[in-house]
Amino acid sequence: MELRQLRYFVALAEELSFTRAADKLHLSQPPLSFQIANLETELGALLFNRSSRRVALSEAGKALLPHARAVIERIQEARLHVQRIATGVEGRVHVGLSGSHFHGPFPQFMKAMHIERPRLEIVLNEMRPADHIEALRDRRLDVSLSRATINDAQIESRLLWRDPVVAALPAGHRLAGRKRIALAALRDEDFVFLPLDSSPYARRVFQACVALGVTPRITHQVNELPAAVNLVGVGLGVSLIPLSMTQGIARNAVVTCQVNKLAVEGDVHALVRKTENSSAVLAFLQSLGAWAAARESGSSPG
Amino acid sequence: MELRQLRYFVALAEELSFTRAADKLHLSQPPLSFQIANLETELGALLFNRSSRRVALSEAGKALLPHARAVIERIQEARLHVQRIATGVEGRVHVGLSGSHFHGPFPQFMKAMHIERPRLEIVLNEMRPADHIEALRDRRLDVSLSRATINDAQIESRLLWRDPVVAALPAGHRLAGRKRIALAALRDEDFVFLPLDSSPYARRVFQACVALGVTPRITHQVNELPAAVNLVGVGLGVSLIPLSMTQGIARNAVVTCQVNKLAVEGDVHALVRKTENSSAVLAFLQSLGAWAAARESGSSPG
DNA sequence: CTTTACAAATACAATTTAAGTATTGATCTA
DNA sequence: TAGATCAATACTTAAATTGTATTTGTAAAG
Repeated sequence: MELRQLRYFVALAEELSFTRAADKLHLSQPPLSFQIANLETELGALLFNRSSRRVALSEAGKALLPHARAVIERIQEARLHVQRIATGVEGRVHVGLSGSHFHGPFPQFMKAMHIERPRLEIVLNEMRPADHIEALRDRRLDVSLSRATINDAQIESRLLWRDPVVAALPAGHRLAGRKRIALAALRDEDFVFLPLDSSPYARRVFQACVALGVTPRITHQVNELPAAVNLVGVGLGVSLIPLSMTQGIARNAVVTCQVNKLAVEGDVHALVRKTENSSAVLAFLQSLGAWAAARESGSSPG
Repeated sequence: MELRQLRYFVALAEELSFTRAADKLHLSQPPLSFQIANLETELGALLFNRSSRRVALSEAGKALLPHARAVIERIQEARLHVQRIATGVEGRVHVGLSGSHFHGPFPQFMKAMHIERPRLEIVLNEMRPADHIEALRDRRLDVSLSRATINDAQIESRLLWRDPVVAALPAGHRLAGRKRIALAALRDEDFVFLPLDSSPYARRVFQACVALGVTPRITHQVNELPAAVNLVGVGLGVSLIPLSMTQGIARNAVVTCQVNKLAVEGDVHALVRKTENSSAVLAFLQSLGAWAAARESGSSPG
């Protein structure tokens, strides 16, 4: 059985005339007769009662008709579904990120993305930044939001938005109110910070401090930057955080100031495989890139 | 899009190897590549990510797979459904009858028929016997249960079981207890009977009476024989009924006796179109004929 | 680093299948 | 009875599918 035969069958069932049905199918009449006869032979049942003048559906034909229509309709659905997937209208994107990104521009982008492509399913996967690369390679992730770039044969990074590293101090700290400080001024402070082994960002910040002759004494370790900000807020110590972290967290309890010469950034990058990305991922990246560029140039909210 | 392509697609999606899938399809590998490529072109989407060494479903392919499987399965269902219809395992038979047949052998046959072909749907249509022929011609009925035969180019009748006409008398009637009576003995009785214009059976019985020199005086008219029996039972008059009518109706209130020389029978016939019968109807008639024959020869209950 | 092995893609011929044209046969209408 | 109409048949033409042989590209092995 072939779809052609079902299409012909439905047309004939609707027209109840070989000549008219063939016409409707842009076909001459003999091939239609031929295909219907074929179908009948294969099924072992007459589908039409024809008296050389009048064509009517047989009981078997009546039974087949809804099946044939359903099949044809399902084919049409399949076609549309595949096309939605292929054009990235529909699909799933696995994004790896740390909790820190819920406090920067990213949530705003998520909202814009949802409005732009409501059928695109974005799965947000909170995981240790140190695990992102492997997850990207394994295809457990499609996109990683990271505060580090990477130089890799299979993975590329795209800068999304800048996020400078600043010192976070309790509101009542002796240095609170200063616009800029030297790192050395924090030499004897207690530091609240991330585990160095789970966060490339933390390692880079730590190295930058060491390079300036200061080895931060980490007395409290937390897994996420927002938690670090909160601990700073209750006076447990100081920290070095991306500026966007202060949006909405411990607003009155924490103050920030720039740190002179500290050669490290918390800029956010999208890390993606260079190949093997689905249309959904490509569409997502396209939107993300455009949205970030518009935001950086100041024409979009962030 | 053709079913061939979907079948090939499913095989390839299952094997994830062109060579093995082609093997499974009893096909050489190039045509499989060709058909898959065709399908991909038509859909405008790659269905497999192939790296000349490894074949994997793309997102579009993953989307198509359940549709393709559903279509193939539906085709299989359609095939089975058509075959059930064509072999009369399943189907619908419209049977025209009067209420009188619920008191003869027919209900027993219905039970046997249901056990033999449980998926056969028998629609019992109570209607005036006078309307059966037209309904058969119009295909509103497939089979008519009738107490008359017919001589017709398009409709044939098959004797099912015999049913002699007897006189029905109230239990206390002066003639009650007689085994046989002459029709003349009923000359002055009130008759409970059917309308002559709606029942060929009633006309034939009436004519048979007239032929014996007795014109029954019909004082009460009812549309169904069982009702007539009940009226006889309460003493409203006498009637001439098929013997099987007394099965279960007014058993103690009505007695029957044969009527000498009354040249009329209430034998039950199946009336059917000579052509244009569905497999379900043919199967039904086959069973009905066999059951009735077995019953008449005494080897089956009735 | 080259060679080998393997699997999919390509080229092309052979076959099968579908479509088209012309005609016949049957049935309904006038 | 003749004409018109429509499906079936016969036969030719065109298209699509398949098979064989070969190439190409990648992964594994030497």
